[in-house]
Amino acid sequence: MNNIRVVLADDHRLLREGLCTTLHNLGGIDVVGEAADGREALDLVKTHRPDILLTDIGMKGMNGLEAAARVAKDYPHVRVIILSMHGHEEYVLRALEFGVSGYLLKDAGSAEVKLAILAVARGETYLTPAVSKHVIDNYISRVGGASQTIERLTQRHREVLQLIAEGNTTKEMAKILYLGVKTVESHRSQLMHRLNIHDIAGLVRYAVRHRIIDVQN
Amino acid sequence: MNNIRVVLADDHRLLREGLCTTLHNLGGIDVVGEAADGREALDLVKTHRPDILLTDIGMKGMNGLEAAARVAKDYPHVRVIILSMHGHEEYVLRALEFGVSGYLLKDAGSAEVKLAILAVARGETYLTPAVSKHVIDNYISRVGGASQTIERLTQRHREVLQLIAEGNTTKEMAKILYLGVKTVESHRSQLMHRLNIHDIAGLVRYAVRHRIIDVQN
DNA sequence: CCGAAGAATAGGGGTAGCCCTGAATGACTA
DNA sequence: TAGTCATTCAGGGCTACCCCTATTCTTCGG
Repeated sequence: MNNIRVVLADDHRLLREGLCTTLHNLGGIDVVGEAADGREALDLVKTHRPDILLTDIGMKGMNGLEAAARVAKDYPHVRVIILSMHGHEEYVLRALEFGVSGYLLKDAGSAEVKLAILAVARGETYLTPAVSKHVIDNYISRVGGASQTIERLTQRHREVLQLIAEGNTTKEMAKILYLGVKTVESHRSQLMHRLNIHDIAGLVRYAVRHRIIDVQN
Repeated sequence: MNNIRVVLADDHRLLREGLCTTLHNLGGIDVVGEAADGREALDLVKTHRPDILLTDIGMKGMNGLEAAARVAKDYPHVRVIILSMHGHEEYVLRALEFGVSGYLLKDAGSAEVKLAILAVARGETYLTPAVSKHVIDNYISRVGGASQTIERLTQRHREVLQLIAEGNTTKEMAKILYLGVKTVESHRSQLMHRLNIHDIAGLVRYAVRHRIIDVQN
C-alpha cells in the first residue's frame, strides 16, 4: 500500500519542521511539500496533488480556511485537515461549511495527528473531541436558521478583506494577487458596498470580529 | 448623614436607567448625572463633583478607563468604580494602574453594587471576587517586570487612537475633541511614530489587541 | 530655575483611499 | 438563450492620509 501524501501549511517554521519530522517518524506518511501561507499551500496542492492538506488557520496573506475552501472546490480529491490553536466555534463552523475533513487542535499529540490523517485518508471525518461536542450542539441549534456566517462575500472579497486588514496597500495587494491596481480597488469598492463599511478601520474591525484575521499575531 | 452622590456612565440607556432606579431604591444614594460616554461623564464630574463615578468600560468615543484615568488625575476626591462585562486581566490591570477604586462585573446583583459603593465611599477598594483572585496572581507574578502595559502613550494619543480605530476621520476627531484638523493629524503622526505603526489598519489591530476598543460592539 | 516633554497649531507635498462610470470576459442558471 | 454574477481593467476627481519641518505655550522634574 502506498504512503499517504501530505502537504503541510503553517506560518511557524519551527512547528512545520517539527511536525514534518513527527509525521515522517510515524511511518506511512510522506510530506511532499511545506508552505508558509495559504497561497503557497494552494500552489503545492496544484503541483503535487497530495492526499491531504494539513493546514494551520491563522496565517498571513491567505488564511487556512480560505485555502481549505478553494481546495475543497477545485481539488475535491484532496482532503483538508485544519490545525488550529483555538477550538473556537466560529472557526469550526466555517471550516465545516467549507468542507474540511478534519479539525485538530495544536496541542494534539502525534498519536492523534496520525489517527486523524488515517481516518481522513479513509474518507472519514475527524474532529478532535474537545471541539466536536461544541460543534454538534451548535449545529443542531442552528437548524433552520440561515447561517449567513459571512454575508455574501466572494472568495476574492474575503481575500482582499484579509489583506487590507493586515495593513497592505492597494499596490501591495495587486502584487500579491497578480492583479492590476484598479482591479484591487474595484474589489475593495464592492466589498465596502456590500458590507456597508466605508473606511479601513471599519473593515479591520469587521475582519477581526469575523475572525478573518487574528489580532493576537 | 448625607446621601452618596453618584454619576453613572454607560452607553446602553436601558442598563443606565435600570441601574439608576436600582440605586435609588437601595436608599442612601443619589444619582446626580447620567452619561452615555466617557466625555459626557467627565463633563458631569466637572460640574457635579460627585462622590463616585460608576462607569462602564466599553464605550464609544472615550472609554471608561480613559475617563477613569482623567478623573483620578484631575478630581482625586472623586472615586471611580468600573462596571465591566469581562473580568479580563488586561482591563483589570490597566484599571488598577489608572487608580480606580472598584471593579464590578455587569452580572453583579444590586446587593453587590451597594456593597461596592458603600465600601468605596468609605475610602476602601472593592474588587468583585471573580476578578480579585486573577488580579492578585498576576500582580505578584509581574513584580519586577516592567509592565509597559501600553507603551508610553499620552492621554491624547490614546484618545486619538481610540477615535481612529472607531473609524472617525481627522475632521470628525477635530470636532469631537474641539481641536484643529492639523492638530489631530499631528497627534496621529506622533502616535504612529511611537508605535512604529504607519497605517490605519495597524492602529486598529493595535487598539483591538490592547483593548482600547472592543470589536464585539 | 531651566531644560525636557507634552499639547496645540500650521503649511506644503506626495500618495493612497474612495467614488463614479463604463466595459469586457467567462460561468452558471432560470 | 438571455440574464445574472464574479472577475478583471480603466480614467478621472476629490479627499483623507501621511510625512516633514517649525513655532508657541504649559507643565513637570532635576
